[in-house]
Amino acid sequence: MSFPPVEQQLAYLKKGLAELIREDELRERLKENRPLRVKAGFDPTAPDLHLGHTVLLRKMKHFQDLGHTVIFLIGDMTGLIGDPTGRNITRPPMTREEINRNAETYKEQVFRILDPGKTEVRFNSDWLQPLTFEKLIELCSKYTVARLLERDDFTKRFKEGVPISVHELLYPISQGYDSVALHCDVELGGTDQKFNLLVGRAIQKDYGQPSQIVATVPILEGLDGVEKMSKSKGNYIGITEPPKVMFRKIMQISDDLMFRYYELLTDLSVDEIAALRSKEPMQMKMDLGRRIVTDFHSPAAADAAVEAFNREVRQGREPADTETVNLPPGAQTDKGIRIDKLLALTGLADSITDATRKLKAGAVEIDGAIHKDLLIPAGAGTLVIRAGKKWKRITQK
RNA sequence: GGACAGGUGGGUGAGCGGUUAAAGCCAACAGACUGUAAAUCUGUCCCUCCUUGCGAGGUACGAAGGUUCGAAUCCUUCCCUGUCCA
Repeated sequence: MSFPPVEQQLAYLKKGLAELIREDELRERLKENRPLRVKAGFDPTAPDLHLGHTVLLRKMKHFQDLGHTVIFLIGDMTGLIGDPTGRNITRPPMTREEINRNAETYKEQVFRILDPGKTEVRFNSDWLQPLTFEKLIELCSKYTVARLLERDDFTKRFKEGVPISVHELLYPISQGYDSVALHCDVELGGTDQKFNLLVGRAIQKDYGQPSQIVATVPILEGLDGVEKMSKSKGNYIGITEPPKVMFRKIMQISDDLMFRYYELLTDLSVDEIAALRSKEPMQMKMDLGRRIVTDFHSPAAADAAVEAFNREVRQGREPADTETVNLPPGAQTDKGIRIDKLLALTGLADSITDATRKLKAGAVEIDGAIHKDLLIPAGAGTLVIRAGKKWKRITQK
């Protein structure tokens, strides 16, 4: 098997990394001229991947591009014991079926970026489940409480009196053990994973293995540009979202954030991105949107998304794919059509009350004219209705 | 086991017998502005009904009872969470 020259590989791999521990070790490993085993772990509870995850996935892909083996590790066991984020929600135990289903969903999404042929999908229950108590004690003896408490959030919580459960301490240890079980050369993760990744180095050493190289990628900010991208914060772009939605969300981000996204979500070089700063921001943002939609869908889908955006957002015209529905019987009275009910029944408003509010706010347009009255006379033909950003065509009999 | 503290609308978080459908903030939704945004400004932000009115009614402050003309606010029991001491 042949690989590109070591320095060339290094340069490719280093791009966009937040941190690499340690570079000289990676160089040595690459010189061995064999496929390196590169691990990244994922929680089994969140099968909906968003662009934040793809920063890491893209880096995994880079290793694959060079011929290395990527291990997509599903932390079904560590996921069960919960992640140490300070929440107190008791997680209902996941069944094997649920985990498998999530795993399938993962594969579906992940292989939009990764090469299935160069990816090992593994579950850490494979080796954590059969671990006897005796073995667990042995494992735990290899790390000290003091070192575990070095971790930032543990330190903080300890000082502030926020509880830390014992199993949370187990989390980094078991993650480190995963590296032992898989004989990892490299482990990838977000910068927030740095501590856990480093524990792996120590534990491997204790088991007589060479310590893995740790590479972290930056955490991607969400659409708000402040908090990290996460589904629960609602500031995310899911990689399975329709092209139109993806594109529109990209157009929503601030100009500053746009360059960050260019950096972390495209293969443009740092210099190329710097050159974009002098160009017209809106155009650059549209280009970014086009790139991202192309990555997860297709160039044709990207074109369509751009077109739809121009039409719907910039010109405020009706979408080309407006849904047509029949007039719901509940909206009809002997005096005419009740607009508030119509909006609620067709999903243009959350409730009748909400529909009334939208009417009063002047957010409702019927056949091209702002409409504030409650009733319109019944007639024949099709009504084109807009409530805020939503459109519907209503067919009357 | 003991001692405290606390559970309020999507999230925070005030209210601690009555102009309280419940302040403020955030999010969200509309509207204005704009180069898409951001920022800013304005309005809205439980549900239903209609005669669309600063309208009427119904739900709502962990749960269930109770006291009161009246309770998120007081009492009782229960459930849950956290801290401290053992």
